[in-house]
Parts: sequence; structure tokens; C-alpha cells
Amino acid sequence: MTAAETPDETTAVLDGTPADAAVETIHREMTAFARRARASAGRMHPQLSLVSYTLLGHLEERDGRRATDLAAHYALDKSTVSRQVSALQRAGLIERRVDPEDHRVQVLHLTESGRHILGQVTESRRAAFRERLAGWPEEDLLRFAAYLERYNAWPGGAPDEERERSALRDTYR
Amino acid sequence: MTAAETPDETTAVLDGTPADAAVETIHREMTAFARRARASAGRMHPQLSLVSYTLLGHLEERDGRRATDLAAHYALDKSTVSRQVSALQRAGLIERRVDPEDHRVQVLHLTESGRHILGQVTESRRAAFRERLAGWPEEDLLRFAAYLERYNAWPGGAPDEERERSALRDTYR
DNA sequence: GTCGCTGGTTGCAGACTACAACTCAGCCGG
DNA sequence: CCGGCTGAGTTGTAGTCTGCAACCAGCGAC
Repeated sequence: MTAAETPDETTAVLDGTPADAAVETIHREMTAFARRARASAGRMHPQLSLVSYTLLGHLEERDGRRATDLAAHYALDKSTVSRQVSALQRAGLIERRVDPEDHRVQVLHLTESGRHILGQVTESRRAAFRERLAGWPEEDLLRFAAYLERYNAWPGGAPDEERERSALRDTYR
Repeated sequence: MTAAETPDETTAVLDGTPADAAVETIHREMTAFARRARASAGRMHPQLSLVSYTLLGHLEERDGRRATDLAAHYALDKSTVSRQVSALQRAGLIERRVDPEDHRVQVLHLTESGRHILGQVTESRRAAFRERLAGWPEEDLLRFAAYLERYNAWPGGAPDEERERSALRDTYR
């Protein structure tokens, strides 16, 4: 591990170090995954697109979010969210209720059907992931999960995550 | 770590275990990343799309690949690759040469210009990643990178990876 | 030479996205 | 109460990325 570098907190990663190579790898592999996920998501679950699935999943965890919240969380344009939400509603998977306190906002809720479908998709997707992660020692799984969370918790990605994730982040600091 | 589970190689991950939760998290975070990457890639480097960049990067590492190789590696349809390659060629970033041995295949090479642009993009992208990963202990970076590679190296995704990555994998094992 | 296979291209259609222009609802200063 | 401002969401438009299917062109076996 070439101890030539003395990593300090702000600039632990510099050119030429193994850490730098690792960063490169992380970047490359994450991107590769991104492409794949998209490509395969449709095939795996024709019923639910990748985005739809994610939004649905988000709502399962946090029922009663507003469209704007979702947009901010996922760094998506509000128009995109609007359309996705419309599609989900058309499919009967979510409901849009007008907030009685502020008639501008619409609060989103999963329907029974939505919860059901989501369960199915989650199950099959989880099976795939499980197969893929089978044979990994539990310790590695936990660490991998923690790394990913920590990585995604970076505030730069989505402004509102700062708020949302602060609790989570403490877990790993 | 609830030693109740005795992980054997094929079914280490089961319902209800911490490992299962970890799988869930991995799934969720990877997906979240996938969405984000796509969304932000365009903004970060208007010059190069996410896919273009990745293909270019691949060629930098392994010059002289064929379009089919790329398609297999990234689990993309050959038509997609064909179009991307065409675009890259139009932009003068790569060259397509006909393989003298087999006139069906076209071998892909980076041009000087391509190498140059790629360098710039890589640099700025790496800066972003570095910022994001700053403060991570080198040990964690290496492990994270290894996990990602290991994850992506799963043969189900791209049949030819098994072969291609075996060398790399050794690096991190 | 013909058949089948492989590498690649093209036509087509669909999903996801952003940007901009717009509506509608609440809010605030006067 | 009115006019202007802001925030939530929708719609029009356009661009990219994608896969599938049909296609063409070499290559190899027979």
C-alpha cells in the first residue's frame, strides 16, 4: 500500500496513489452499473420502469411525499416527476390527494394495488440481487451497503438529502 | 452480527437476516446512483454523453476493441453501440479500421483528439469523485472499489466479463 | 456454390429527460 | 381588496439512449 502518502482528511486522494486508482475504479464500476441497471430494469419488470419502481419504493418508505420532494431527492426535473407520477396514477398504483392546508401541493400515497405490485417487483429484484450477492460473506455485504449509503449520502447530489440523510450519515461517520 | 446464520456459499443471504437488509440497501443505493449518474452526467460534460464517455474510456484502456466486444461488455444492444460508435467517429474521437483479417469486423481506436477530450473529461469527473470521496480512509476506498468490481464481475451481467476481469480481480482479492 | 453464422447498420418505436412557457393557488405589501 | 410575487405542478417540444427486428456483408463448412 505504498505508505508514501500520508492521507489527511481533506485531500486523502491524489494522483498516482492506490487510492486514486480506487477512485477511478469506483467511478468506472458505478457508471457501468448505472448503464446496466437501466438496460436490464425494463426486461426484468416490464410492469414497472426503473424510475417508476424507485419512486414507488420511495413512497413506500415515506408515504405522503409531494412531487417536488421527489424531484429534489432524485435531482430530477419536476416535469419528469410530474409525468412519472401521472403514469403511476393512471396505472392505479398511487393516489394524488390535494393537501387541504395548501391547495397547490398534492400529496402522494400508494394504493393497495401499488403496494402489491411493488412487493412483487421488489421480491423478484431482490432475488436477482441475492443470487448475485450469494457467496459474499455477511461482513462484506454489510460493509458494501454501508459504503454505498455513505457514498450516496453526499450532499452535492441532491440538495435536500443533507436534511434527510443527516441521521443516516451519523451512523457511518 | 447475529451468528444464527451459517452462510454457505449458495444461500448465504436469506430473509430477515442483517445480510438481507444489506442486500436491500445495496440494491436501493445502486439504483439511486444509477438514476443520478444519468441525470448529472449530461450536465457535467456536455461534450460527452455518459455512454460515449464510458466507451471512450474503455477504448483507452483496451485499444483496438471491436464494437461487438463493447456491446457484450456493457450488455448493450449492438445497434446502440453501433450508433454511439458512429457518433464518436463523426466527432472525430475514434477511428474505425477494417480488420484486414476479417473484413466484417471494425477495430476501434482512439484518435489524438479523442484521447485529449477523454483526458479532460476524466480529469473533471475525477475531481468531482475525489471531492466526494475525500475523507474516506484509503483502506475503505480500496475495499469499496473491490466490492464494486466484484459485484460487476458477476458473469450473469456480461458473459465476457468473466474472462476480461479475471486479471483485475486478482488485484483486489 | 450454398447454407448458416457473425459483425454491423438501419428503420422504428418507446422510455426518460430537460427546458421553457404556462396555469393555479397562496402570500404579501399597499 | 388589488397587483405582483412565489411555489407546485402541467404541458409542449425536443433530444438522447435504448432495444427489437429486418437487413446486408463477409466468413467458414459442406
